[in-house]
Amino acid sequence: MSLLNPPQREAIRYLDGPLLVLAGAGSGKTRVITEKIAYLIESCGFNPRNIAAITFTNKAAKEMQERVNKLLAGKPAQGLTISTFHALGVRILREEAVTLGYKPNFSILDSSDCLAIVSELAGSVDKANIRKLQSLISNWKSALVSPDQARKNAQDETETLAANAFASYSGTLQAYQAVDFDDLIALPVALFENHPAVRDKWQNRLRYLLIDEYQDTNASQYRMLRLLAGPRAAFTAVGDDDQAIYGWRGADIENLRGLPRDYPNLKVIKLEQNYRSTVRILKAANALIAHNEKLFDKKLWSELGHGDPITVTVCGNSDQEAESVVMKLQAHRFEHRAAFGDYAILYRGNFQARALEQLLRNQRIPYLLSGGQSFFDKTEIKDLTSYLRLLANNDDDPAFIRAVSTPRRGVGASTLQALGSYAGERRLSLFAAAFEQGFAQRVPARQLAPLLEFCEFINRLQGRAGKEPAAQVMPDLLAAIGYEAWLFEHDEARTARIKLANVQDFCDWLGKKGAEENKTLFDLTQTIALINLLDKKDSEVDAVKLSTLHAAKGLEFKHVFLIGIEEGVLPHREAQADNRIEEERRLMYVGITRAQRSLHLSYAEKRKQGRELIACQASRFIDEMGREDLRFSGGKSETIPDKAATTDRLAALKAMLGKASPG
DNA sequence: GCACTTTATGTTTTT
DNA sequence: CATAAAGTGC
Repeated sequence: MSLLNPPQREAIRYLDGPLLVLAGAGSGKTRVITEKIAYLIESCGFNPRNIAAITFTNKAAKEMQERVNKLLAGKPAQGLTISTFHALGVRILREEAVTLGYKPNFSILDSSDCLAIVSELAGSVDKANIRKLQSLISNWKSALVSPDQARKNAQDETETLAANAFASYSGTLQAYQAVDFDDLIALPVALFENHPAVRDKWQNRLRYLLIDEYQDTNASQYRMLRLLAGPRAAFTAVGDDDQAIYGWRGADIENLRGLPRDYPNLKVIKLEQNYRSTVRILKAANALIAHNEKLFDKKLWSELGHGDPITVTVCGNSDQEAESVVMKLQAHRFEHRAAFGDYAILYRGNFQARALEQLLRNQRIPYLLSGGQSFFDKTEIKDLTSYLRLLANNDDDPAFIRAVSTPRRGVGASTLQALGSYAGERRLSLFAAAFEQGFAQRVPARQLAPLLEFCEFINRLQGRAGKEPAAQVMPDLLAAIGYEAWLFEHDEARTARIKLANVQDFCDWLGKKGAEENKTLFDLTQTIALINLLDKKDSEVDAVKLSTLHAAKGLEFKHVFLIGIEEGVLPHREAQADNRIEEERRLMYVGITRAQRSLHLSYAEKRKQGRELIACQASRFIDEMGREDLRFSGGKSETIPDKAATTDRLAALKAMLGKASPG
């Protein structure tokens, strides 16, 4: 590993007050954070449990943890916090739940759970607008706007409707003893503001804070940071305004601008040397981002040589684009004797991965898909987690409804409706209401019996879930509900087997995690909502990485393919209207700067949109990169082989590669 | 009233 | 292509 350059060293050593590090892409941002953690522990005598590093994704947290472990070889940093904002929020809330009127076993709802609640509350609103309501509510929460304030400030009908839904939504969550993702930040903020003693306790516990990707903080996260940092303001924030790509989620670049205002003694250090990419790639990235209005002036430079020209491939349609990318990748890999793991294919939307996946599978090219549907979003896993959630928190009505009806056990819509209205009148959870005499009088015995049987089953299991390890309870739970048989009854044998394997993976994960971290089933239930992928060390697997541009931030790859560089896709159609083009441009910038050695762009002249083919144009971003370093190929001038011919060529190429490089 | 089958429908990005 | 509402047998 190379030596630290002067600004990097300064950023690591500076401890006299709040510090902002403006770190361009590939300038060693993560390295500054990890080395600073090591410096604090080894040279400054900090206790690891007094240091917290905060990231935005679990992946980034994990990678940072690994790098810190390597730096502190031999001496594991006991109690060091490296987590996402949300995971830190959960930790605070679990400890302080009672002060806020929650029980420690509160449930965490994911966005689809919340969507279902909003849609129930706003019954008459049509489907397309429900999502708008949800995102309005979420934006208010992350801006720390109360339902009352939202109602007062509502600009139009939709906002009034959403503000009203917001009020009842908050009440509903409280009744369920549940929180959503935004609450994981907003509730600790409220806690710290209303209970100075609790705030002081946490300020004293987390004595030095390091924040990664600072440009992506929203108002509530910034407030949480300020409350945690307190008057001592011992923190290092690292960010790059050119990589702010979470505006749609409430991230506000004003937080970057506001930092010098809120902390007059703020020290600012810029990292401008890029250690990642070739000059050509960097030049294109700089040319592109120059079209945005700049907040801070930064000039990235590199000493890594010119490198290959950037290629731009024009394809007839999106299927041909996928084929061309896979073919080019194979040829490139052969020519450069590179490994599969040196390649990443990046795209704007998850749907673009489909065609690629199929092709890669056909070609037996190993690949890893990151982002997209989370493991814990799969129906079979959500079925099981609903049982776990209900075990941990009897008030979790959505979990109750899902668990009681999967598998079917003679409790149907009308019974649940009766239960729901009774529970509403008596202000009880569904679970508690089921045991009441008053409810028994309202429904016929043949409806009540299966319901009570289910509730008693949950009661019996609950005793065990608190005491026995997950690995012991889960198999019994599965057997008792007959889940395996139910899967094979409902799905084709092939899908049922896949689902069953996922269920098995899930149980193994619970067992492993429970044993490793000595956690009860209850503890594990709460972390599930926040975890995206099963633990797999991506870097250790020799496979092509498929990722959305958002999920690729913070990563780097030797060779990068950026696909779908079209008007309507990147920049996205929905982003054309407002001033959101700049964010799309930053997204493109993030994509370009992931590449170390080579960069390959492509776009299709026609793309399927819904049912029909739509004509597409090259993205404006291609021209903005400056044409002199781009090399174009394909397009109308070139004859495009039909699918069968392409497949033959792929087969021939594959045979050739097979002979050339066994294994 | 319950469970299962068909039909419509809809896609940005993530914690 | 996968999920979600409406429709049909029991």
